[in-house]
Amino acid sequence: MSHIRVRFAPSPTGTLHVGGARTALFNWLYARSQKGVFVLRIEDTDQLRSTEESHQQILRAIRWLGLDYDEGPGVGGEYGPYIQSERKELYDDYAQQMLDRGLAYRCYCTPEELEEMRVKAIAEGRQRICDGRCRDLSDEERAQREAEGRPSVIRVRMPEEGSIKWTDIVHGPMEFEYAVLDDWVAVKSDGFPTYNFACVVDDGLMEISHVLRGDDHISNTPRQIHLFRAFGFKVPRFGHMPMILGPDRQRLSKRHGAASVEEFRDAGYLPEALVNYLALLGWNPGTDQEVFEISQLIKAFSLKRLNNTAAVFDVEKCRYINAEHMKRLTDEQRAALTWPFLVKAGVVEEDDEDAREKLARVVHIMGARLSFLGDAPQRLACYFTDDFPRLDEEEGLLDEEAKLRLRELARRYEKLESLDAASAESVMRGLAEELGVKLGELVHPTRYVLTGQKVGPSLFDAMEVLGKETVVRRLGAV
RNA sequence: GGCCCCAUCGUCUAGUCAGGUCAGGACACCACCCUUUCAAGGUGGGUACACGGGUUCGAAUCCCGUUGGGGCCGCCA
Repeated sequence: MSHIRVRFAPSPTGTLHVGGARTALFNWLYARSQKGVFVLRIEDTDQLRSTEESHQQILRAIRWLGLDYDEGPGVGGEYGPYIQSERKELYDDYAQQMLDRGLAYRCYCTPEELEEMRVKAIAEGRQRICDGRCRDLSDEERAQREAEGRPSVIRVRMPEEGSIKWTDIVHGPMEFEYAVLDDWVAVKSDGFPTYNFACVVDDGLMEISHVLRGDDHISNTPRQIHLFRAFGFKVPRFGHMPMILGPDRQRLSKRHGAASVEEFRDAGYLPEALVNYLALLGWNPGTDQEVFEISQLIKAFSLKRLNNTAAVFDVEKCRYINAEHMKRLTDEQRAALTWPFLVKAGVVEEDDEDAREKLARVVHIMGARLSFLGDAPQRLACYFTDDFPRLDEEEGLLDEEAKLRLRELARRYEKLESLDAASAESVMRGLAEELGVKLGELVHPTRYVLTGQKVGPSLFDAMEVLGKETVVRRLGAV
């Protein structure tokens, strides 16, 4: 084990979005590639918005992606607990320490006072909103406010001069003037720590060596570094990764369609494909390789190759990567993964063993055409039920002449001892020759009648899977 | 508004740190080949260094500015 310790620290206030998933992934890849430790920590200090449901959903999504964690909820570890709401005494201790050492102070300002300060600061073009008016209250003044029962927060006393610097793993040298950093709230009036405070206490105590997170945290970093130092913690290395955007170059959200990991799962993406695609957003291996097994990703991963440009999530490319991963599956795997989608769509019954066996054959003849599990119900229904979608309104394929031919074809197939791909083809070729038409004249109307589609596997393979009875019935009914 | 980040094909990106091969790859797109269709596969094609200055024999690459996009400015994280 190296001394590398990284963490993913989601807040259970919603589903795991692809941006968060990518952050988790890069932390995980770094840990795995460096033989380090990947910690999962739940940041539920927002009493109002955190929910157990969302907590579980995030865990589920992480598990689905295959990002196993070494320490965290459910698996334990030496640095627990890993849920912030269970670490309150720790924060209380550090808050008291700050108070005792004069690093922080109780502030009794009301929201109205704060709003006034904000307006004033903006009008004067100052960065610091809080003017620090509660910084040096005397014991009497403080006692009086307490006696009045006024709620208070604990604010961190920030220096007014100088600056905080760090070398960001993805952005290089960074510097913030203290003049733009005001006294910020570390403990809320409900007694719970704020993100910036809890985060430092936890990262410090958990001995996190590298903090890899989104770009949107850059401006939190100087405040956090200030505290790491004040507490005597080793300051971790920071790496701020670029955002993931929607096609309109706005932060990716539900507005852009699927944005949460579980939506991708339900839509029919393979977890390894989503992981692969996400890895390519903000990172590249420096070679032309784009399709990766997870193990290859771990091998190729390097923080040095993270880039710093926001990336637009491209659904087309994601689907391409998904198709590439589908190709690498065996027929058995494809069938097993497809089955639940067919069940859910009502195409087959859960306990229909015949259908299950048939699916193996269907999947086999589909081959690489089945590049997305989400397409399965619509495209495979014709093999399991007569009530299948006929999306292509290509009735033009079925003029009276064509129907006559198909009915003749049905008669000939009916006479067959059994129908397999070879006999299906020779019969059709024979009829085409007799009629003096091209094979395609028969193939296309037949495929449409049999499958409701203009595209699909080799028609003769499809007929073999469909079986003589079904083929004859559907062709005879035109 | 203040502070901060970013800028190569429509999209993801290589190339930028140590200036010098027709700016490379992939997705998407188009054409052709293969083929009973489609997908896959193969071949080929078009499309980019945001703009303006500067440094230099030479700039996508270094510097400055402009423009554009994004982030943060919460008792959210």
